[in-house]
Amino acid sequence: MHAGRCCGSLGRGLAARGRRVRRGYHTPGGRMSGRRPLPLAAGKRPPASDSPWRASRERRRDREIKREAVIRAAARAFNRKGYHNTSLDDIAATLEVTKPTVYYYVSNKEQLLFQCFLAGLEPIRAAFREVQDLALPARARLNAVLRHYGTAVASEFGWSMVRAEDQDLSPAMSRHIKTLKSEIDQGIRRLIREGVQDGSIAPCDPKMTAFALAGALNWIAHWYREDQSLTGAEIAEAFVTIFEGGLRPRSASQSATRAPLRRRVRIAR
Amino acid sequence: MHAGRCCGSLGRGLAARGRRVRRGYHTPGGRMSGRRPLPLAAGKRPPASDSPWRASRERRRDREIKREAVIRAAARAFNRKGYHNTSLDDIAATLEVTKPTVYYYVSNKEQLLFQCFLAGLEPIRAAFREVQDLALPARARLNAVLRHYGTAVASEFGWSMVRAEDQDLSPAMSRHIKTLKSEIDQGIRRLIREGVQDGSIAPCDPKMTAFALAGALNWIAHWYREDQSLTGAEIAEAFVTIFEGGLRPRSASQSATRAPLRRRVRIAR
DNA sequence: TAGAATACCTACTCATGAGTATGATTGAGA
DNA sequence: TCTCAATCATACTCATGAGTAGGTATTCTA
Repeated sequence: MHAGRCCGSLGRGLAARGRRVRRGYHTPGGRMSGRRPLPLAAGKRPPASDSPWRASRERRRDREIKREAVIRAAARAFNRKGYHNTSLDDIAATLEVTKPTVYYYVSNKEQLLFQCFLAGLEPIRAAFREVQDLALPARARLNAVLRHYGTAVASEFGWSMVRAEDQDLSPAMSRHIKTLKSEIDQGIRRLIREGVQDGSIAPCDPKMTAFALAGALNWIAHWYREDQSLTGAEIAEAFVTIFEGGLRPRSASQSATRAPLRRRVRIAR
Repeated sequence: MHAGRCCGSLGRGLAARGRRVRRGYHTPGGRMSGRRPLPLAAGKRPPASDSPWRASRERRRDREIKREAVIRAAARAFNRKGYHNTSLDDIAATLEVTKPTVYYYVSNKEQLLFQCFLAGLEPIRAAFREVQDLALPARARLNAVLRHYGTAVASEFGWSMVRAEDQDLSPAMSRHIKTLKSEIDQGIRRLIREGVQDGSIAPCDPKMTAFALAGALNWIAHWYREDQSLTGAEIAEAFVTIFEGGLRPRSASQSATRAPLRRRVRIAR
């Protein structure tokens, strides 16, 4: 005799139904998508497919697939509710399993965040590798990296990648993540320096410029959840255009000086 | 007979000494600075002065000063450890008082974050007001706002302002904060539109451009704690320069096309 | 100098959530 | 069919931390 797998409403088992005023005012938003390989497929809203557990009853198979499903579920939950407002019970419930099952695939919550972080970061690192041997001026290579970067940040792992904070992690993990983030930062700075040298990028402070570019792109993770009117790729493209051109017009005769001075009076808006 | 005010080591009272692996690996970093008016005085590392409680025993006075000290202590703690990793006991301990004392000045933790948020935001709103009647092209007015913006983000309230997330707050508070943030966003967009119209800003998508600018500046809050080699004002200035000019060189004969193609071979780095 | 506020503390309650002990079920291979 | 390992559930433990009850001390006011 076993309990059967009917979801919910066991004595208290799956727990955490009917909390208090608890956060999480984002709507449900589909369950898991188990099949495709983990390192993100960006685009807009991921197709809400099913939990591998629900889909197939075969055990002993799909270990890796299930593990990835756990990570992906975590990423979505973090994305919606933040790291601290997501409990492992939440994640388990999303997958229609229980918390120990989640712990069967990952050792702890911190690891879960870390895996999400890696999943988000990987395509960016790949972009650096891809771009390394291209016969292009540095600015073009930088742009290519930034495009991948922006797309990654807009992916379902974007939040986890960008917001995986030292503040939330053990010192060891914190160092590890900082190292990886620093790699990216240094990569961007190097491309900027190369660009300044080969003349494809205007003279600038590589460090501050890298901070500005990465910051603008990182911030996508904050507003993309609310405003998905563009795909990650489209946003990245728009940003690259902005970075390239700058605010000051490029037409001759510096139009800033031509610009009409503003009336002093304050008019109704 | 009363317990006296000797700190710590009561049966368990002040609690939270000697936790587990608990986060918070940032060094101490002075206590409170009570005197100056709240809405931030940016600059570099705030002078670690003393708790008003420690400084003066006169009660019934300085209520507002103490309240501000609580808020400022909270801002610093959030800045160092994040909202969720900061307990009200931590904040109280910093001020050398107990948790109920903190609750005597603020109603709850969410309010505390909200007050920090407001304190961070205020100088930005002030900047918009200041700039409103200046007889300058829109780009110059935008730059002025961005300078204040960057300085505010680098202030001790920067983290709270930038990271006050809907995810951590009640729906009502979340809406309130979103409204205020949206005001700023719309203000930037408007300046951009005006700039495009008066010719001081190159034609662009105001929405995406505003996102890029604000994102770059917001992100300062993430790295400024670790790297205070420049003041907030210096960073803001550097960013404005970057935004204005863009990556593409402005010298005649578009040097991008002149730029040497990169050798295909991969050389050791 | 007796209330009345004000300001602050001790000592709780209580819910949450990370993580675990232990056992049941199932499929694969001997 | 028997065993073993993989997989997953029930039902816990335990620490944390938000928030409170109720009291004490201090200063102001009448």
